[in-house]
Parts: sequence; structure tokens; C-alpha cells
Amino acid sequence: MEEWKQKKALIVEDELEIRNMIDGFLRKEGFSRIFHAGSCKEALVICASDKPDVAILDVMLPDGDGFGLLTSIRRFSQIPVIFLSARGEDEDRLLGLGLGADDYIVKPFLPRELVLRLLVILRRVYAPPKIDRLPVFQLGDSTIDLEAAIVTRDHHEYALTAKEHALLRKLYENRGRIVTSDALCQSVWGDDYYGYENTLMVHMRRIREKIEPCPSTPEYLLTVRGLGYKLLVKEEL
Amino acid sequence: MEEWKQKKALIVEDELEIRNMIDGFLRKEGFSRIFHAGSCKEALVICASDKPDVAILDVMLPDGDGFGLLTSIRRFSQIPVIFLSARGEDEDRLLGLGLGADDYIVKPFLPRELVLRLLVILRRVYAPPKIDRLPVFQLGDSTIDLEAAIVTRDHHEYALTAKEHALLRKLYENRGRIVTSDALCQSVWGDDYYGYENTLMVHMRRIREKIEPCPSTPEYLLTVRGLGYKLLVKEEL
DNA sequence: CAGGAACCTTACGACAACCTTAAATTGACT
DNA sequence: AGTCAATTTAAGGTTGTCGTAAGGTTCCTG
Repeated sequence: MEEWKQKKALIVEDELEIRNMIDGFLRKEGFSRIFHAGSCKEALVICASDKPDVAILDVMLPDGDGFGLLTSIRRFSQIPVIFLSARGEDEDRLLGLGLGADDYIVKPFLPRELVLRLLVILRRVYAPPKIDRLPVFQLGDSTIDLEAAIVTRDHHEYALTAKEHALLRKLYENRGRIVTSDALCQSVWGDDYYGYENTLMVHMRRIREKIEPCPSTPEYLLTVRGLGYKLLVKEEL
Repeated sequence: MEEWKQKKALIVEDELEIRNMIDGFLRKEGFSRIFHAGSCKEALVICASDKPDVAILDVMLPDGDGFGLLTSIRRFSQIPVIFLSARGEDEDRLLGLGLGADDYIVKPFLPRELVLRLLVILRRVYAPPKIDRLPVFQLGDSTIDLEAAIVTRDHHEYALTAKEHALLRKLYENRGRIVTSDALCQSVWGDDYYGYENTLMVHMRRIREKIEPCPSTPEYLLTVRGLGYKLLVKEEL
């Protein structure tokens, strides 16, 4: 339900006091993965390394302004951004929004409003793909019902476990295309997926045992050496 | 490009003058499919029948307030909503945002800001599921699908290996231009690519065997003696 | 036209990438 | 505090990709 609060937020603000204040607001609302930056330079480093899910940018910064920073960030990332500024001038607001910011809040602001606007953005940007019903599809003789997490093949029913389900879902969303092991790991174990490569293989084997007539010579869930895996779906229901 | 402006917008506002003003702003910005409602009742009817893509709601309405209206709309639709209000009180803003509005703009407002915020929301909500997808392109009789890492040529499918894929990708990104051997090596083996020139040739040969009708007299993947290689792409899919 | 440089072509062996199985661990439910 | 299923770890096995090398071809230049 409230997995928004698991998202990583970056606060870019040179005044330590304000930064800590915002940090406090967010933590009080349940956010815990919060990064701080006091300058454009720091912000760019954190964006590149920690890959936050949303950024709150002050417009006034010691080594440049927030607008320039946003432009720099946009060169490699599409993360949503909220501007925060003591400068409420019309042109600033228009400039900020025009550059592709997701919101522009003028100081002083209500803590709760900041959080609400942050949640609005997270909800919209990271909303689960509007498919509220998972598909049922055919793979040769196997019928995969992702909604029920059941594979049916020659009068047998095999239940999918949580990880198997997550993996098959990701593969199905990218059917016909190669999905890298990294992408698969990330969709199952989140951002911190390092070291799960072998586990992934074991899960793939389990999936193959359920969907493939001959798991060791797969027809549908193919390995693409050096690149990843690919799910071949020939016909759709 | 600007397909946002094809989206259907609904303006709910009882004062005809303001409604027309907003309508004018939107039309000036390129919007053309605009619906009007002067009351909650009308608004609900239009939401149900015309299914607008975004709604701009005044908070003060003759037969109820915008908050109640939003609640009603949410019972059957998740369309994004912007509140527009002369009442800038903190509690109103928090209430509006808390109910699930996407923005809350206080009158008087800048026309351009309204439009920008509208665009931000449309972009956010109706953004095509981020397309960082690799291309599919044609090379004479061969179809190269980088996403699936497959080359199709006279009813045969040739799978691309990891290195071949990386090289073709780099070549495609620079299609029509010469790519130096150094650049190709670097994109495959990283900065420390010294000594891989011959290996590169072997890979190029293998790619040619998959994409060229006659690998020894290449038509598409050309050698530019002393400089590098060039991929000729005539037509795009 | 000789000689060298740049590039091509083919084949083969090593090894990283991947598979497979089984045992250990975790975690949920009694 | 015990059972069972799901997941992870571990370890040995398999194989396809890649890189090397060696001989061939083409192109350029003197």
C-alpha cells in the first residue's frame, strides 16, 4: 500500500537548517531513504550513484541555480523534480515548470503540502502499469494464468511461487524482447540485487520445469548468452 | 510530439466569464477538445459520457464544492484533476491534494502557469511507458531486431551474440557515418581495448555472415580502409 | 610490379557463462 | 518448537562464445 515511502528522495539545498527541516518532515511522514546535497556538484554525484526516485531542488545554490542543475540532470535521467524557492516571481515559476519540473513550491510552504505534492508525483510517476488484471496466455501446450499464478499443462496444474510469478510477469511484459539478468533481478529483489545471479538461474530452472515440455531444451523461455533471457510468445489469446 | 494537445480537457466552473477565459488560454496553447460544465451535476455527466483526460475543477460550485465532486468522480474514474480556487487557505489546499488532486492552483493565476502545470500532469499520466527501446531496422533483405537480438533473412533467423549485438548497436547509432575501430573496440571491451583489433575483425566477419547476402562482398557493413567501418541503412521501419 | 600494410578468413581450444542438483536456510503457519 | 514450502547457497558439470593464431587476399605506394 504505502510503498511510496520506500522511494529514495534527494534534497538539494545549501542551508543545512532547511535541509534538515525537510528531512524531518519526510521522515515524520514515513520516508527513510533520504539523500542530501548542498550543491549542484554533490547533487549530480548522488543522482548518478544512488539513483533517487524523486528530487527536491532549491533554486538558489552556491555553485549555480536549480534550473541549470535540472538541465544537467535531464541529460541522463528523467526523475521527477520539485523546485523549492524563496523566489516566487512569476518568471521563475514559469521557467521551472517549463524546464520540465513536476512542481514548483514557493517558500515558506506547509510541510504537509510538500509531502502531499511529493506523494502525488510519486503516485503518478511510479504507478504500477495501469493493468489491474494480469493476463492469461498460451505457451505451446501450457496455459499461464498470471492472475491466478497457475500454469496448466497436460491436465496438470502447477502453482507459481512469488518469485516465479514476478519473473514471468516481467518476462511477459517484455515478451519477444531480451530481458537482461540485471533487469530481472531488479524487478524481483529491488535496487539492491547484487549477488542474486545464481538464484535467478535456479528460479529460471523452476519456471522451465513448469512451462516447458523439456526443461533442459527450452522452447519458450530462452537463454541469450551474455545478454539475458527471452520469452517467446507465439500466439495470443 | 505535442500530442498532449489532442487530449480532452474538462473545465468545471460556474462563472461563465472565467470558464471562457480558461477555455481561451487552452485553445491559444493548442488544445481543441475542451468540455465545459457549470455544476457538479453537469460535470459528472460529461465525465461519464465524454471521458475527458484531465479535469480542471473550481472549488466553489452552485450545487456543491469541488471536493465533493472529486470524491464522486473518483468512484468511477482515476482521471487527473487540477483544483482552481479563490480560496487559498492552507486547509483547502491540503484537503484538495489529500483527496487525490494532482495540483491545486490559487486564483488569480498566470494563464501560462495553468497550461504548464496541465502539461506536466498530462505528460506524467499519459507518458508512453518509457521507451528506451532499441530499434528494429531493415538492411536490404535482412531485418535486424536489436531488442530481440535476431537477424531475419530469407526465412532464416540468426541469433546475435553479445559482442555482435554490442557492435551492431554502436554501428547503428552511428549509421551512415564511419566508426573507427578504436571506437568500436571501446564500446565492446571498455577503455582497455588494446590488442583486440583482430578480434574485432573476426566479429565483423560473423556479423556479415548474418546480415549480408554475400559476406565477402559486403553491401551494408562496409570497411573503410585505414579509418574503420560504416553501416549503410537505406530505409527505416 | 614488388613489397608491405591493412584487412580478411578459417579453425580450434579455453574459459566464462550458464545449467543442474542437492543441501541449507529462512519464514510462515500451526 | 515443529512442519512445510519457498528461497538461497553451494558445488560440480556443460557448452557456446570469444579470442588467438596462422595463412590468405586486396589495396596502395614507390
